[in-house]
Amino acid sequence: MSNIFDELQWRGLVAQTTDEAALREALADGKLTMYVGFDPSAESLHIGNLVQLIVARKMQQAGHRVIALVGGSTGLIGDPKPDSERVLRSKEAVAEAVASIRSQAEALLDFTGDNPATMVNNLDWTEPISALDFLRDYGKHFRVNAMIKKDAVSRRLNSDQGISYTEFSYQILQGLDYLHLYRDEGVTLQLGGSDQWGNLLAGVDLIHSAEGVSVHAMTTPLITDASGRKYGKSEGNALWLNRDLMSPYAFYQFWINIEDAEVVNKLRVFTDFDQEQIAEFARQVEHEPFRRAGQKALAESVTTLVHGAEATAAVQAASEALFGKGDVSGLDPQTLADATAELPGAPVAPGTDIVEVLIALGIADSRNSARRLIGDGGISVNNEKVTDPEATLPEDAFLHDQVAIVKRGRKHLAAARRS
RNA sequence: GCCAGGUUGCCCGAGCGGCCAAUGGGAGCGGACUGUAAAUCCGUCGCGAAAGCUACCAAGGUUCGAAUCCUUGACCUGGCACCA
Repeated sequence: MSNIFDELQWRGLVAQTTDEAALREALADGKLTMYVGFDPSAESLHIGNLVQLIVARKMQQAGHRVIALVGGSTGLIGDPKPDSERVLRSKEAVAEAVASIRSQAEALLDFTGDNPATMVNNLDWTEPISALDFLRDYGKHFRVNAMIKKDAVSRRLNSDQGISYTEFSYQILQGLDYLHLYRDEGVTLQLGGSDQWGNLLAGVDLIHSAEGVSVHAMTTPLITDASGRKYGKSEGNALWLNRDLMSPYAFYQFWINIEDAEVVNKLRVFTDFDQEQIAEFARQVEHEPFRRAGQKALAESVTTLVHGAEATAAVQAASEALFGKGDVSGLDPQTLADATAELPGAPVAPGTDIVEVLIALGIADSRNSARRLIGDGGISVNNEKVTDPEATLPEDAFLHDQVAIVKRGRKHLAAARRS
């Protein structure tokens, strides 16, 4: 596929663009400089940001120049939500998030070589602007009439809560970034999530108004599961890129569990496999679904991208060992240690009540529910079903004297480490 | 500010003095089937082994007894008024 734009489109990575034909041409024509912004409101990037990073990555690989922007200043103000005003975050918290985002972006983009990506913080150019300059140099280009038409703003205006002047100004701040980067870095494309469309346009309009130039904006689609739900904190299925919030093991498990109906789409969006390879996976999913070749390739590829090859290999070995049909008690000490290293776990003393063990491991949240799970036949230790709720975890359950593998249901595992 | 209606477990939503830890649906969790898939069916779904305890926005009150009645407060929705 010759044109990067066509490839992105084929992969389902393009939601909206300002001028599709012009953008396709510009991308084919020569080296473009673009930027993607990341909001430091969360402690970590999540799957939605990952999609944007993947687009940026592909752009970089196609020879374009990529600037990753962290919203050090915009994060202090907050993008207006349709329903309620945000709580202002402390400067320290924002600074911390900035650092964390930076390290995560570094895993996907190449910051070295002859076409290095760069990282900027909008606080650097926003902070020095005085209130008067802000109003004179930027405010003049924004018409309130247009600003109040933005969906989130108008909904807030029509609500009892209203909207603060602070959040109302957000779009100016965000637009200002684009203008600054256009002037200083020659940026002519901004990437973002489809929910950011309005904010991207604010920048495009500002540049048009201030410089008389038409620049581009492009958004990536919202990623949802098969039933159309997005992955997010509120849905309880958030997918974090930071290993402290979601272990590489859990991350890998998420991808390996993708349902058949979705796996081909996910392969297109999240991996570098080309059309032929993906067609081959589609064939395998259809004819030999039980092999789960698509899921395995997807999990390996995405986990490597985010957590690196080493972590991925460890996690794969762990998954093989724990989900393979082999007897866990037959594992050699090293494999066992590697396999359980990634599992959530807790120290447990031999002879502890099994009910207590389940709670300590976070597998059950109350003694009642622990007993219930045992009664339902949902708990096993080292792949042997536990039937007696009064049982204790015996000395010999700790394989190689180290760890007992406790399972809830078929895929929820934890490690009881001997204390 | 005034008037009317509302606030029930993770979400939606019934209940309108005892039979209510509270109908039903969804989500979640477990089981069967399978492939660490989907769909389906079954079970479960406040804490406690149990006695019991804590719960129906909050605080008081009436009653032998309150999620259900009364008072006050907070918040939400609609109407009116103020500002205009």
